[in-house]
Amino acid sequence: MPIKEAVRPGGRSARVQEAVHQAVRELQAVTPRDELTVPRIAERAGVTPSTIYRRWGNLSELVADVSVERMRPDDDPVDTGALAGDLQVWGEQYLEEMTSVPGQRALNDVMASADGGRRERCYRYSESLMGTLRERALARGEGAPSVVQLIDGIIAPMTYRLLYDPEAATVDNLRRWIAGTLTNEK
Amino acid sequence: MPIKEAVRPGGRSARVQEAVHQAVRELQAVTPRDELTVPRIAERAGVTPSTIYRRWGNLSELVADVSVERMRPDDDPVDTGALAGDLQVWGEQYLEEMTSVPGQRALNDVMASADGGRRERCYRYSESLMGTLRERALARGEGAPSVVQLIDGIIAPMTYRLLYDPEAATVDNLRRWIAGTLTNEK
DNA sequence: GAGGCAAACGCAAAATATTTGCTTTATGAA
DNA sequence: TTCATAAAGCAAATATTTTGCGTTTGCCTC
Repeated sequence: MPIKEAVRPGGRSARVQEAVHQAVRELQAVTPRDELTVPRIAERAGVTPSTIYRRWGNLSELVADVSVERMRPDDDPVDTGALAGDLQVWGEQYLEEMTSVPGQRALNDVMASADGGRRERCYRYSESLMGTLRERALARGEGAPSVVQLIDGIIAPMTYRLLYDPEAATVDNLRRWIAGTLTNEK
Repeated sequence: MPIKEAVRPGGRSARVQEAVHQAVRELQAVTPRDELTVPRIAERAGVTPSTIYRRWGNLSELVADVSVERMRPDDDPVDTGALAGDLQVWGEQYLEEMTSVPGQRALNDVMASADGGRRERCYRYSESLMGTLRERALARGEGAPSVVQLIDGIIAPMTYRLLYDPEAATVDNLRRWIAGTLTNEK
């Protein structure tokens, strides 16, 4: 039942979580999706299957839990000196990651999770990133659209394409979305 | 393995498919999600579980198959006499349907499917709908954005909110997306 | 730093679900 | 009608998930 993060961060519990996550990552790298099973993960992690079932509930939730980490922006976005450039550079890297085979799988895994909180977390990442870039632009004296406008104008179409029509998740389209959003800035 | 539509549309095969779909719909209406199982569906449909496994592969694909039907636009969109109105009326109805509990579940089920074709199909629905409304507007002598612009400006942010932040999938925001998209029309 | 409480884990049996080989049925074409 | 074959049924073999219970281990209080 408890799908949430470790309530008890210390020692063993954390070790188990890390071992299981690690096992998932390793197996994902060498195993077709339909051979990725809870018992196999458990064995590799040196843990009982029941531990995994009690903690994560099922395979989908577990892999979603692992995949959502991939989505966390790793470090501070590069500063190109202009908002348009910052968005383009970040977006290109993000697109490259998410159109890759493992990236698409991670995206799928997160979407497959029944726990909506997982997706909301991705949303928060984007929101916070857009906030950062916007603040940076304002500090430079540039004008900048609101965070909501950035999300509607750039994140949303990009994500929509990644999910529904990956062929169209291209760098060129990204440029278009950025340009369209920045020219209407208020 | 064969996840695709019935290769043999006649008789028994079609009857089985319909019975199974029907059983899924009925059970979904009265059953918590984690009690919806393949054997139970099979029993209700008067079919062997192995039939379901062979035809759909697993539960996720089956429910995705059923849910994607919910998404098909049922009839011709109402004609309000102006593009903005057409979009607003259609969008409000769509939002209402997709923010409901069964609607959100259907959305989830489709997203959980490993078969990307299912999502692409939803995309085609939207594309075709936007095409219809656009043609209608042009025929009236109105200006209208391209289909791509309509998708990027309206469908994408709406879908993004439905998936990542349903609280923000509101009629007011819809109005904003429509207005923003139509004023930049070229 | 000694107890005590409860969360989390391990183990193994029981309950379910899934896969598979083989047989039977029924459709569409000759 | 007959034939060839895709799809369904059946049942045994596997694999998985769930569950009850005993044990370990953080964490908190005194």
